[in-house]
Amino acid sequence: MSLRHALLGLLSEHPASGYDLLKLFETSLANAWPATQSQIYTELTKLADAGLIAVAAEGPRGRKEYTLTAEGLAELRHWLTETKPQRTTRSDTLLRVFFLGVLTPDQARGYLTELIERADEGHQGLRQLEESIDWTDDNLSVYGRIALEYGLRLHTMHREWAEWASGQIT
Amino acid sequence: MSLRHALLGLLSEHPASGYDLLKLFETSLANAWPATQSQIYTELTKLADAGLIAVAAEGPRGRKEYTLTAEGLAELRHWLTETKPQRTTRSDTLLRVFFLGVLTPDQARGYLTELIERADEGHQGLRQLEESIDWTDDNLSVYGRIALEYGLRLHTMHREWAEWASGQIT
DNA sequence: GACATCATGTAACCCGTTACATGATTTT
DNA sequence: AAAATCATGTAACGGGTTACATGATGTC
Repeated sequence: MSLRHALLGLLSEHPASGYDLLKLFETSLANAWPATQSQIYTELTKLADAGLIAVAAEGPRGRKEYTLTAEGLAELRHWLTETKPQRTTRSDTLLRVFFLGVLTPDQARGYLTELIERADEGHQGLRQLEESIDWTDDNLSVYGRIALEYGLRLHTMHREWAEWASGQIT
Repeated sequence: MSLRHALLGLLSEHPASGYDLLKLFETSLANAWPATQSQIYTELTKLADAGLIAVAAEGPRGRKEYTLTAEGLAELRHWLTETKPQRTTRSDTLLRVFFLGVLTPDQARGYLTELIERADEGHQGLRQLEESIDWTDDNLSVYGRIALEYGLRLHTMHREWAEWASGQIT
């Protein structure tokens, strides 16, 4: 049920349309909780039905601008303070590591080398994102910056670990 | 489609029953790709139908011991070498960070403090797992050890990041 | 004999992905 | 006039979670 809270969270900063939210997902939440267009529109309808958000204005092309209701803000706060983050993390990348023994040592090292490249690319991508964003002093900027730092550190860790792991293969 | 490859991977080491595989998931793959009992049994049936695994022996209580077929091993190798790990990582924990601005600074720091505690617990849990395992020189041991190191480093990174983040909140 | 463990299978529901489907408005 | 962008909605499918359902075998 995190998608709904992601939407509530974004709407807590500014009113926005489904289209706006889709763009916000692409830039800010893409690395924490990716969502597709179809998912967003479906969930917005459900959130409106549940009274957690409301249509505040309508624009050209059937644009519907949603705002967070008092119930929606309460639900967001409840999620943040009263529920534990417990989503099981699944990593395709790490799963493969367990089975590298069915490959030759060279192939196994090759896999880890690719991971190093991907870590570097990811790190660079976040650096570029950092530069492209107009960092203000609003909440999403402050905490978005903290989340971005998480990503930078994660990629650095990936690189160092993959280098170490490569040396473990005899 | 990673569950099927996780099963093929485990079977590449030793023949095993659904029940055995369930136990293996709990100890070795739990942190990379958790799976439930119902999922495992369903997938094993599909894999057998597809000819990637076969029932090699039957035991008491309807126990079916599966082995990897040549096609299964080929599929495992194909997955490891020819397909890219691209599973989008979703992190409930990180998503929440974006919206900590709707809480008071004290509450936000409280959330990060909890993350530090969970990181320490996770680190300790892996240390205990490390000690409880009878590390041999088979493939799953060698690469399982590498995967475990990944977890240790991840938890360390989490702690350091959360401590840093806590200091960023004014 | 009671209890723990071994052992398998199915059904309902929710969430996420991909693809389809349509059309208005703005920019070049 | 053409192309890009804005804007929304639905349907089919696949995978994961929870719960239900059953029973045999080994151990104390």
